[in-house]
Parts: sequence; C-alpha cells; structure tokens
Amino acid sequence: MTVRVRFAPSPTGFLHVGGARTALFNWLLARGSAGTFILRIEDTDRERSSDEMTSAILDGLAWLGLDVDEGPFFQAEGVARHVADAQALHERGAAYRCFCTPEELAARREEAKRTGTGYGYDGRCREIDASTSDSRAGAGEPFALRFRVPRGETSWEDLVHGPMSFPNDSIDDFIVLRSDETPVYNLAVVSDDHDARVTHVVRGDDHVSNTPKQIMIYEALDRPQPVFGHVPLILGTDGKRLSKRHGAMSVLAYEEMGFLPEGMVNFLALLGWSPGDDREVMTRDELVEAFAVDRILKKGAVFDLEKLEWLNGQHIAASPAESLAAHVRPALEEEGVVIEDEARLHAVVDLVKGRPRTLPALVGQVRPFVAREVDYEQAAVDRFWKRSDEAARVLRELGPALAGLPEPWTPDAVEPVVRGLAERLEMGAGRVINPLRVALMGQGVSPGIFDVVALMGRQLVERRIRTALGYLDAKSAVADVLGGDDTSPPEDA
RNA sequence: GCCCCCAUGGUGCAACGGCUAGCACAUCACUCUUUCAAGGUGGAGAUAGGGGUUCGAUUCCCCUUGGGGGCACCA
Repeated sequence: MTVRVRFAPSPTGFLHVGGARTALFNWLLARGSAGTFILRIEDTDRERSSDEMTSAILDGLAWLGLDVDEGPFFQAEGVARHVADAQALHERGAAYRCFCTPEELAARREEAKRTGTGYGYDGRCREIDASTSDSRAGAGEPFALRFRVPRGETSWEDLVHGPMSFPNDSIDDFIVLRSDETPVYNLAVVSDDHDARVTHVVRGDDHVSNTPKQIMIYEALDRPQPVFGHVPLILGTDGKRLSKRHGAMSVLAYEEMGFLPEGMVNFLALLGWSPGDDREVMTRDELVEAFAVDRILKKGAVFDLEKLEWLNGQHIAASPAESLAAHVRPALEEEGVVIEDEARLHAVVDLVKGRPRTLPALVGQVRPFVAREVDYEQAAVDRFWKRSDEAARVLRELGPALAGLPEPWTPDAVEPVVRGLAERLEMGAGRVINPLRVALMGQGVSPGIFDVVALMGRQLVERRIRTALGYLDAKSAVADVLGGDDTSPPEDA
C-alpha cells in the first residue's frame, strides 16, 4: 500500500507555524516512503474563507519547499458528494432529521451552561418516528441531519499516541448536514479523505476529539479507515497553544525576518521529533531519510526563537556562497549598492558567513566590503574609539605601513604589518586591531581582521582609514572644546 | 459540567527495565591575550508528588497535582 497523506488547512488564516509543522510531517512521511502528498483547502465556510489566505498558504508551503503532488483541491467543490454521503447516512438510519432550530439549540446551550450541566445536544429529535419525520419534512419544516451516535466505545490505534478510546455516550449526536443542505466539517473530511484514498491522516492534537466522530462515519458508511496520527501542538513560551499574541503569525513572517527555509524546516522538524540520536543540524534530505512517525513525541513543544536563530546560523554557515549571494545581492542593490564582481561577492560571503544568524545580519557583514562608505555603530565607537586621539594615531600610522605591501594583499602579509605597528607603538595588538576593525567594518563584529584587510584590498582600506580619520579628528576637536577627551584607560583586550 | 491527551534542567531532544540520567539552545565562568553574533574548555541546572510491580524503575500500573486540547447548523 503506498502512502497517501494530506495537509488540509482552512483558508481562514495564514500558514502559521503549527500548520507548517503539520504539513512538514506529512510531507516528510510522503517523501520518505515514495508516497503522495496531497493539499486540500477546506473552504466550506465561505464566510471566513478567502482567496488571499489560500494563496498565502500556498506561498508559505512553497517557501518551505514542501512541494505538493496532488492538489490543491478545494473542499467546497465536493459539496455534491458530501451531501450524497449525508443522505446515504440518513438512508442507512445512521442519521436522522433534527427539527430543532439553531436559535433553540443556542438557547438550550446557554441554559445548560448556566446550570453547569454540560452543553450537549439532548437528543430530543432522535426518537421521532420515520413517518412523522417524513411528513414534517414534507410539510416544508426545515431540518438538519444529525448523526446517530451508537452505544459503545470508539477506539483506534494512534500513530503517535498508541491506543486511544472514547466512550460514545460522551459524544453528542452531531450534525452532518445543515438545514441549508451544506455539509459540516466532520462529514466533508471523511468524504474527501475517502475520495482521495488517503491512507494516513496526520494532523494536530486539536483534532483528536473529531476522530471518533469521523471513525463512526466511516463505519456507518462501511468504508475502509485510514490510520490516524495526532501530533502535539506547538506552544508559546507561556505553555499555551501558539497564537498571534506570541508573535508567530505566518511562516512568511520568518522569511521576512531573514530565516532560511532550510533553517525553518530543520527547526520545525525538531519540535516534537528527533532522529533518535544527537543530530540536530540536518539538511532536508537528511530529515527525509531519518523521519519516522513513531518517533514523534506526545507532548507539546514550546517554540524557542533563540534556538531557531542558532539553527538558522548553522544553515547560513553551511550554505554555499552562490545561494547566499542570491539573497544578499538584491538586499544590497535595494539600498543602492551595486555589485559587479560576482566572484568577489562570493569570496566575501564565504569569509563572513560563519557568524550571522539571519540574512539581514549576513548582509550587514557583507556591506562593508562592497559599499562605498559604512555607518559607524555607536556601541563599537564607544568601545574601541573611546580615545579618539589614540585611535587616530594608530590609523595614521597604519595607512603608510599597509601601503608598502605588494599586491595582491594576503592575510599572511598583512598580519606582520599590523602586529609590527603594535610593537613599535608598544601596545597590545588589540589596541591596533580593534580601532582598525571599526574603521573598516563600522561595527564591532567581523571575521579575523587580517582576512578582512586582505579581502578589502588597498583602495577600500585606504578610503576607510581616511574617512575614519576625518571622523576621529572631528570627535577630538569636539572633545577639546567640551573640556577633555575621555582619558580613562583604553581597552586593550 | 463532561470527554480526551500530556508530564526528563528555563527551552528543544536522548536514555533494550540496568554505567555517575546524555546532547543542543540559552545562561555563567574561563579561554582564544583579535572583536563576537564565531571557536574551545568548564560550571550550574531535570526525571512533578505519592503509592505499587520488580533484585533493580526516567522507563510498567494506580492515585494526586499540574498543564494542554476538545465538547457549534466553525474548520
């Protein structure tokens, strides 16, 4: 039997993190077994559904790289089949007409709530005999079709939870067809899953209470049942189910924040699942290879943004320069930085990609190598250019010293020049290197400085130093006027 | 009110019923005397509680507690 799984979101919202992981688990299950991944949009609630949400869901899946084999199908298009199934249920006696109006039901529910007696349907239309039912229906009285929940117990072997069981008397007779002849969720799902020959229904834990109802419909219709698996929910830091208020909206928001789909997929896979060993940083192929439903955990997992960031950093560091450059280039061009030399861009990306955890951070590391000027980060200036006179002195000496280097500059050639200067000035290398880093990068973080100098090259380094000196001299002048520069000991570490 | 599910450090995951409960993120310290968002080393930190079963329970059973999900003519 080949595996056929489906992801069935309703287009009433974005593809959020929880839905994305459910989709991912289904996709992994399909890809790991040469199965089929089906997408079905559950749009029977026309009021709340929208085309925008449908395409947002499609975009989200596409970004994550979860390619769909069949679909998207739209549940609303199967209404005729759903209705036929509901009628079949009625004909078999598994469903009956309920003449209670929605208003009456709501009122009774309110009353029950107030008296604390639970809010189920009381089954008052259940015993209306067939002829009475027929004549009332014939007289034009509106009715809904309700499923007649049998006595006993409904159980199944859950893919992740193991044996699951519900006492049927805890389940009310539920509506399968509304009085306006439109099908209700639980019926439509069974109808569609059967129609699509779905073999494994893997969905969130919030669906467990729907499962016995759906199983009863399968049984009443004499249809083969799929295997069910309920994956735990993803929680916010407060332990509650993830929602907008945790800042976790669309997965596409994570794209905007600068996460790679590889990092996101890797992170999501590790929420409630593990390969069984200590591996954490995994490629898509490795995930497909290692994935197994029986290793899915039963407990909910808290979404930890910091771990996602770390994992994303690992994926950035492991990505080839070409693919990272494809993200970096447009971002820089948007701010007016033109890059002609693709090979050089790749060299820069390869040099800096080990540190940043997000794409914007990566761009921030690349920018100083390709932009005409850099902005000085205040924290870096405060820390390493604290004594502007000393920083200026160091940079003034460094210029000519570096100028003597033969082309092309290499890290090995740059190092002795910088260290030599520190020695000559009788100061620690850090007191030369750190001010230089700020001058070149504008920030306190960078790869090893000798690599930076070498890769930036003569022209750019000279310009950066010149600009820095202008800034520092102005700073010193201001300090003089205001009555003294900061004379506390400079950082030598 | 009723039904269902879950329970290993702050977080994500490991641990055929059997080493001193392991790894990662975060955190702290040290280190790399070149920064940190990178690397290295080390520290602190968990089996919710109580009963069983067993030679032996993180692991199996029961109870308690705690947490979560659900109970619509929504999906």
